Amino acid sequence: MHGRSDVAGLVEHLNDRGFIHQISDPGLERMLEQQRTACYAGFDPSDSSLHLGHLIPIIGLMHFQRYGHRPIAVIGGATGMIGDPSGRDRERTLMSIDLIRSHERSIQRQLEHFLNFDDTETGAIMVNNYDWTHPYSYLDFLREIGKHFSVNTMISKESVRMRLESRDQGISYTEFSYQILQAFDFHHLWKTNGCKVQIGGSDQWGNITAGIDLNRRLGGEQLYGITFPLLMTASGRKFGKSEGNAVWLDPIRTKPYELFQYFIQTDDKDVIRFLKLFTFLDLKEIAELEILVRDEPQTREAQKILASEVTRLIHGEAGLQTADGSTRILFGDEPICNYTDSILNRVFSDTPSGNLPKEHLEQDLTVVNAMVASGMCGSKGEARRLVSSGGFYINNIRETDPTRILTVNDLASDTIMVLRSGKKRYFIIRFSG
RNA sequence: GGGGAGAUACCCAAGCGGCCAAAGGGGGCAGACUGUAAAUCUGUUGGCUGACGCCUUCGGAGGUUCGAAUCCUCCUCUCCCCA
Repeated sequence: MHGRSDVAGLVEHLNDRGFIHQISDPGLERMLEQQRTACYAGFDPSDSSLHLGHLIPIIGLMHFQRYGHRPIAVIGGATGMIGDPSGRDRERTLMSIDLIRSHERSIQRQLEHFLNFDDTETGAIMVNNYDWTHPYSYLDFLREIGKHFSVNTMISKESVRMRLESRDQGISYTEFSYQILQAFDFHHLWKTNGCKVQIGGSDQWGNITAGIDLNRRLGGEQLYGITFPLLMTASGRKFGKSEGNAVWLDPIRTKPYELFQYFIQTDDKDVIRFLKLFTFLDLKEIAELEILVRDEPQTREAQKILASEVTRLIHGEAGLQTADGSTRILFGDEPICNYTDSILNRVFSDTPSGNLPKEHLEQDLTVVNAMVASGMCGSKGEARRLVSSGGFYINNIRETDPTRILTVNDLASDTIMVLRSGKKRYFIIRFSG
């Protein structure tokens, strides 16, 4: 616990750090200063891992906890069975129940380590909306909850309207009903945990306000919502994508090293904004870094701190150490030689690789053949082009002769050869005896 | 149901009998410059080959021709207009 409940101004704090896109009601600020409440964010089990996009609501919850409120992480076991139409231009395919349940377990494990689940008043709790949605019968739900929703309002929500206007996609009754379920969650959490705040991405606005309205109709208190801005990078790409793929929190799917790299490559124009969002550094410290970015951008101090902080937050100190160690080998500019297999295996554990019998090194393995065998190049022509353009390296030493015969002297360790294309695309070949 | 337009490589898009492995742009991959940045400039972007060259590719199946992405027939799909 970081006892910060004495510090007023959570909303102001969040706003200064760039978390706030919309607030449902200006009264939120005063309410949060006058009472302890709970704040929830929902996480859909649509995949077996959370990704960087989920980090914003997670850190949002952490800020609430630091300011003396109880964070509630809601696993969308029920809503995940239905499919949120928000931000989707087409109907989703329903996932099997088994798959949803298994996703729930894995994202639950991921969420556990970001929040304190102690027994205090600000201890986080994790719940699954399946638990309170599932017992309802269809008829009871329609009578007790559905009656409070006007279809006229429901079809005016952005997520639904977009799909109604799209001629060929449309929207199923199932997805249309989604907002009712999420609204019911908010009401339920208010009733059972006194939760008065929901946070989420900007696409969640309609769902959040649906919950606020429902609670009012059922005679409950005034509830509040905050949405976060949609994060874009300065170059106009969606934040959290690397080569089109999501950057995952799961260390198997995205290695700590790759996560570290993702952030170290942050654009100067983005790095300060991201430091505010993804780290807990004081704004004062961040302001100093901002000056450094302006005066000495080449040191990339801000990027290094951002990458370290986020890697530590997600993968812990040990994860940061391996990421940092790998970075030194990969970007140290030294030839890679005289290493042990075990060190290189760790550094390159997620690197695409190929296997070859060790005898090939005694025969006629050419540079070009090695490039194709490792999977680095799809054809010999492509391999030759790469070498002649000067973008190919073996063990970090530029290789210029595509026909050279490789020998054991070209190994970086007992059995591993490290190939590199351009500045940072690595491939390795393991030579098995 | 009637009428029209179209389907080309990762994407968009030119080509409309041989000079087409197919213009141009985007994207990708490299190089230079840099800070593992941005911008810019350069090269490259079907396969095999050291190279001549050969092989596969222009929605699908046939056909005409010495020769077809280009012409003909049928089929499949997409879009637009009118009912």
